[in-house]
Amino acid sequence: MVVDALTDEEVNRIFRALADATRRDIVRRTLLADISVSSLAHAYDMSFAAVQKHVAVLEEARLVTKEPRGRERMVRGVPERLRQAQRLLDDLELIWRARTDRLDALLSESPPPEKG
Amino acid sequence: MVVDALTDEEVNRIFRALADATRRDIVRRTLLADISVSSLAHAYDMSFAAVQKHVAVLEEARLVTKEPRGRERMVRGVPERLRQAQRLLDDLELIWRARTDRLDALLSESPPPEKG
DNA sequence: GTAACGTACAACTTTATGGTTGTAGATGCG
DNA sequence: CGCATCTACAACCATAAAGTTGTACGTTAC
Repeated sequence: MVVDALTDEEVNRIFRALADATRRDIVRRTLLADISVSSLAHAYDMSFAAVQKHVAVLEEARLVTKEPRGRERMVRGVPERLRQAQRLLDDLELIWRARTDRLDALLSESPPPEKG
Repeated sequence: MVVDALTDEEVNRIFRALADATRRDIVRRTLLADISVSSLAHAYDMSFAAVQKHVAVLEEARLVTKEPRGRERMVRGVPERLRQAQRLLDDLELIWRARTDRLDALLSESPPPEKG
């Protein structure tokens, strides 16, 4: 059952967000534990604003969420979104498998049971 | 056993390549069957050169390969590369699972067997 | 209250992306 | 051969991405 079909634009954002090593690292850290934007920023050799932007990209892709906690914003990874991304790759692989299955059928013992 | 660890740059290219609807469609088609660049180009409302560029991006990400066949270049999807991408997402999900497992352990019957 | 901290946001620069057109080189066909 | 097809590649344009600095504002701590 399809819970929520992703639009092309959403898929674009998800993969685009994952196409950067810093952002992938942020996803890793925020899956491990909630962490504030400033704590994240300390981990990388770039400005606070740059890290802030990376978090924003991840947030637009819904790969992380931000939750206010005092003066900080705690960032949290969203595993559901990762699973959605996996499904997209699964779907592609299924296409491949269908092709090989078709080929296997052709090469197997019996000729096609019906023909034109 | 790790067959071939991907560099950050390779991972970037893979996800970047997948972050475009046209390119994802090209991957689908080339997983289904080998198809020439010009045949691909007919399928989209853009110039041949544009499609050529998309194929080049996918080729640099090693998501497809090109094989000369007469005057055509047959494009073929590379399912192994998709599986590598899946593994990357799997690894991230594992991090999440480790976190929940830790939490489950804390919340389960017995208190931690050792403490500070 | 004031100072320090954490964040938000705007402006700007540089580089990459996604598209175009145009030209030229191979290959296949009549 | 001569022509159409398929591809490669360069040049160009518009827009987006990734980084910077600077400013402003809410929250916490003293």
